[in-house]
Amino acid sequence: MWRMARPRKPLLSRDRIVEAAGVLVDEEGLEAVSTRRLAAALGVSGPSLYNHFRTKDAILEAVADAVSAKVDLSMFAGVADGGSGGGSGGGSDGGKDWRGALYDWAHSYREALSDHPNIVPVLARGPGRRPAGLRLADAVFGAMTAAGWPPAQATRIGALMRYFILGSAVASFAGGFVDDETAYDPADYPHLGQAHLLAERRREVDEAAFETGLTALLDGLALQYEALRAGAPEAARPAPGC
Amino acid sequence: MWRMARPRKPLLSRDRIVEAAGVLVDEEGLEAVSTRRLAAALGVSGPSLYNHFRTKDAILEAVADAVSAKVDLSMFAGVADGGSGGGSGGGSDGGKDWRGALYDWAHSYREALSDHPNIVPVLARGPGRRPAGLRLADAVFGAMTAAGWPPAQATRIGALMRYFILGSAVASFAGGFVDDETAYDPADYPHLGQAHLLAERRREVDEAAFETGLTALLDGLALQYEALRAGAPEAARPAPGC
DNA sequence: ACCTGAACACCGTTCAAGT
DNA sequence: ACCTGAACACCGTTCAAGT
Repeated sequence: MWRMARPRKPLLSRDRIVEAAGVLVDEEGLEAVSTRRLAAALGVSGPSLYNHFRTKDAILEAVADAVSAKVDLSMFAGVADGGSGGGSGGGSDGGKDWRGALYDWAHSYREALSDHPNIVPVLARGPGRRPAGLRLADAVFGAMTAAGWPPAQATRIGALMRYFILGSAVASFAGGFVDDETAYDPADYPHLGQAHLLAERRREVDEAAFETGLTALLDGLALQYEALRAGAPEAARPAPGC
Repeated sequence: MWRMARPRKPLLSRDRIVEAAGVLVDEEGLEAVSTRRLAAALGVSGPSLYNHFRTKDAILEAVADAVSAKVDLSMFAGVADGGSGGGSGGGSDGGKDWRGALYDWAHSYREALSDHPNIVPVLARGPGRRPAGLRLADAVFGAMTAAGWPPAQATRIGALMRYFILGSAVASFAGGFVDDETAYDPADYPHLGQAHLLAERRREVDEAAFETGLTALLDGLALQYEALRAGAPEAARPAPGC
């Protein structure tokens, strides 16, 4: 026979599988990824994948980590103790400011996610053991503590930035409405008369909301940082628990 | 035969199905909901469900809407033009302040979601045509415009609050790490030495981060509101697009 | 080591058949 | 109108068999 059970050189590799899975996720969504469909795209039969990954979910985790790896973390290098106000150039003692780094990082993060929105639900499950996800968490925490935030606060900043950025990617506001003028009866929803228009301006609306929210978040954190510096640590720690 | 194809009184109703589906989602997660499993819990066969819902997804949407319906919206009644600072009592002209309403609403929203975390991915898809989801969006937008926010800004506030609240429910920070001391090698992740401890303090850590983030967000928005009131609308509209 | 087809225990959904 | 069992076209995963 022509078909061999095992060719001289492997047909598959982890990289080829992740690559093909990523394309499938981007083009047709998470639900479209079945082991049979993915294997077919790679020219092999379904069970072959299990020679390279333990489960289908491990493949999706790898796709998610590849997206995390695209997030720029270089802005955290050199963040040091210093002011949070002023420009994005540097702090008072030469270190880069935490606020500018957080701003740039948030944009890079959001851009990576909006290039691959369908994988975001997998990313949202947390870094777990995914290397790129962990590097990201490590970089944020390291930079915030270097900037003078107490460890407990640095953890919270990493968490709340994650909520906002992943939330903006997974819970699109504008895309959540339907593009149907008759869908939102003014008698039921007096203020939703224009809501059907949101669907077609999705990108624009969500980008503006992200920018407004990010600015508010950083402004608010800067206020807490100032209070911290002014020697009123309680004011900067409104929450219970360590 | 004893078994009839159709009993005198219907065995099923939309409400009974939604109720049972909600229990299944809460106890075993979204993936555990199959039409056969759900039907078995209700004492009927799988296809029976299709007499009451068009698809399985429509059932999950109904479960999600039931959770949305639990979010308190009463704090938006009576929000009017006025200051955003001060106490949570009222604005300068007798209307309740938008900031206090947003704060209370965010907590009520988060509480509803944390009671039913497994359904959040369905909620995150947006209100679509779900009545309770739409009432929620309507109430926020109506209250923010009543408080004096320009419509475009009111839309953004609804969106960014949604990002943050749904993000905190779907993208738990602490729960994203594994409870395994050996998982995070200090050589790879110099600042993640205590990360494995997050898993067991999940609730505490996520609650503190939510509180810190919400306060920062509202502080930042208050700054924008003040700038708006001071007659510098550009300062309050840092984002492009209407 | 790495791929195959067959098989197992599932899915969501349709549909003719019953009352 | 509302429930049933049978059927269709799928799933993820295991496994013995091939080279």
